[in-house]
Amino acid sequence: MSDFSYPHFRFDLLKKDPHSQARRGRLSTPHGIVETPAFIFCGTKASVKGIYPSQLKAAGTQFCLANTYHLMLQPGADLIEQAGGLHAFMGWDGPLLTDSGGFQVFSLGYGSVADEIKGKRNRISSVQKITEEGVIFKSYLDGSLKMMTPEVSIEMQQKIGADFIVAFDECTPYHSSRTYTECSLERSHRWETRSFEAFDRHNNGKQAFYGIIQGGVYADLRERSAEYVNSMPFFGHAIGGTLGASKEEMYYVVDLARRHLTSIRPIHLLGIGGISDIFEGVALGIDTFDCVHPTRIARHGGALVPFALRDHSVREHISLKRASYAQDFTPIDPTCPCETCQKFSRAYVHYLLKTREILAITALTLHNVFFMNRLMQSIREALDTGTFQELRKKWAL
RNA sequence: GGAGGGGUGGUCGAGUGGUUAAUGGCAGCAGACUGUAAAUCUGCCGGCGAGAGUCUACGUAGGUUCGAAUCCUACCCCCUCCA
Repeated sequence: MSDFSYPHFRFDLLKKDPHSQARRGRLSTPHGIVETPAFIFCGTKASVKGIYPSQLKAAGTQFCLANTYHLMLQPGADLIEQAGGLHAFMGWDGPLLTDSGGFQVFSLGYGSVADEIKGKRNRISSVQKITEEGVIFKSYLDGSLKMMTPEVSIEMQQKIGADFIVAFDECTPYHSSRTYTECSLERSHRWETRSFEAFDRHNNGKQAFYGIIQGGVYADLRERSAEYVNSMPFFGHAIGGTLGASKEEMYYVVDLARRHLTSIRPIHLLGIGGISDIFEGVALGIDTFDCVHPTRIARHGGALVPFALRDHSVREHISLKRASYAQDFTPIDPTCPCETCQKFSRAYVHYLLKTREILAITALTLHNVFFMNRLMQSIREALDTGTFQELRKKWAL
């Protein structure tokens, strides 16, 4: 396996920031180039909610992601294969990644994962059983029992046909004991090995494989996991699992995980996308990020804005549902080239939100996509020109 | 002129003798959202008070009652139908 190669993929490191681990890179795929650091937009169910692929592209988006868990349940991997693959099915011809579904199987199961890593909603456990073979879980659509294994996840991801696919792993909750985390980590490694073997059996050369580093908040386990993934012929690595309970802990864990990973492969940080988190992540050497946050807060009435336009000491967005915007006829961000900022006032977007016009969702999603892409663009330019630290300070709280 | 229906907190609208400062929705305020079961969820929402509490409240004015937004009387508005 050590001589495994990805002839249609490349990752080139172009420049390194002398004052941090930040790096400027370029990811080449069969569906185009991704300049890194980059943000990957979540189109979990084969759609970035609320906007067209053409709008995504026009907003400067390089890369999107979908989720194996959702797609295998509906419409099914076979149907996507029949459609000619995910790119054709969803009308996005740029680079795509599918997540393995591991996170969903566990986060939708252990309410605690969802509670601790993500929101605080109580969910009914859907995980029925975890065995060496895989996970038996209950479909959220019809309650039927499903078996998710490394082989199933990879088979689905090969049928779905994204450029990048991800190994099936177990995502442990924050409060997992060290003993459980270690046990889970070893099992995840065995699952990742099986994932890779399944991938290798039907590899058509058009997909590149990401391995996930686990280990929770435990330094030695992160190191052990890094040694494992480094030893496997993965194209890139994704940092997964719990990242702690606070921002400080998250940066600590990311640093822990990152420092032991080989520097020649692209590193993805799963599920992180706050503005300050991106600056910290880039500084720690992360190449790509994905997160539902920009598009989700858009649907909840939030517009990401530059530091100077914030109306709240810590919040990275403004809430246009507030009545205080009812008569604000200025754009969300006068420097933003998106159609929302060019044509619509805050007052109009506020009105669209209050009347629950669906255009509000499109308008804010489009803006936030532009915002994230412009942010990443500015980070890349800063890395190119050696001014990353200055830019980082400009955005610091 | 006759018959009927109705006036409830910012608003719409429940309640029809006592756990009622008064269900709900909306608006308002605050918070959350980070590998998307999320165009979602949570809290507050008459005044004063940190709080126990207290004051003012269901068109207006009286009355019945231990007790009324709820029953009675008069009056003032609004709506529908008939002439």
